[in-house]
Amino acid sequence: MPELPEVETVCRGMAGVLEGRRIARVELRRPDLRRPIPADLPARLTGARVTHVDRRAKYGLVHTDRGDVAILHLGMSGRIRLDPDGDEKHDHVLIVTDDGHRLAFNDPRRFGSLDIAREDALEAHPLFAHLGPEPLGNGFNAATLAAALKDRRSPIKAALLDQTVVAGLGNIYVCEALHQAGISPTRLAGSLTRPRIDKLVRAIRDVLARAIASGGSSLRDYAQVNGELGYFQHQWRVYGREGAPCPVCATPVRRMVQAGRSTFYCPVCQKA
DNA sequence: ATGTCCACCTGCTGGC
DNA sequence: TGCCAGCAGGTGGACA
Repeated sequence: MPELPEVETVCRGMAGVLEGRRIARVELRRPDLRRPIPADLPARLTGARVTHVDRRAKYGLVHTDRGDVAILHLGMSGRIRLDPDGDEKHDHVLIVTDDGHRLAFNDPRRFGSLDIAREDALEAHPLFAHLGPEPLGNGFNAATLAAALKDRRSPIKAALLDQTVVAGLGNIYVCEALHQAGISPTRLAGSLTRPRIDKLVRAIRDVLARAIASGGSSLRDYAQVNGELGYFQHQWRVYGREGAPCPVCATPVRRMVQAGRSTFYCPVCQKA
């Protein structure tokens, strides 16, 4: 589920039930996900009031009035189930609010994580210290991307997955953005000309914004927080569409493997 | 210092 | 129907 738009959508859903509420109970059903969950996390959250929920890269951040921030990562298969109808397999963490809402963190593959840090130490936290700019923020533009890609000898596909270059893109939206920008995934990152970097920045922003918008449009019924994927996937132009016609030129979409991960692309629209 | 590969897990799908 | 191989939205540490 989770690249930046999905995490953003989940955070908005969590904000709706958590902001302004006190956390009444935190239940850890296992001591670890990808990493150990800090043993003092339940005590630090219980009784605290949630001031706000936001996002950095693919991390959801739950801020409390005690100066703590719970840091949530959904990994590959994580989702938040709001007011679940009973327990489900892989509901690893349960958070209950003072007004009775329940949030279950469900993650079959357990590549996700749950941490807690002090608010004032967040920037320096090892998880965040090396992250690149937010792709939808002011710190991300043609100048900063050009600087980050300069001299890089890896394919642009791999460079965009590097969270130190830009924070929050994953396999799906990198494929989609490269298609929209008409750039071949094998193109060496450092060889992109400025006009094409310009186009790439606009494509990245546009793809992410559209994905968030379509997630947000059905947020009222908490479909995202409840975990079902299928909302932006119908708008994917290349991802997961091997053999299907490119929506621009009708050439069959191809799949290749780069750095062990599938890349979907149009061989005509993305020549160089 | 860079770039690439693999491990970490479970579940699902498609081919035999 | 069952079994097995292959694949899946991420990340960071081990290697060249």
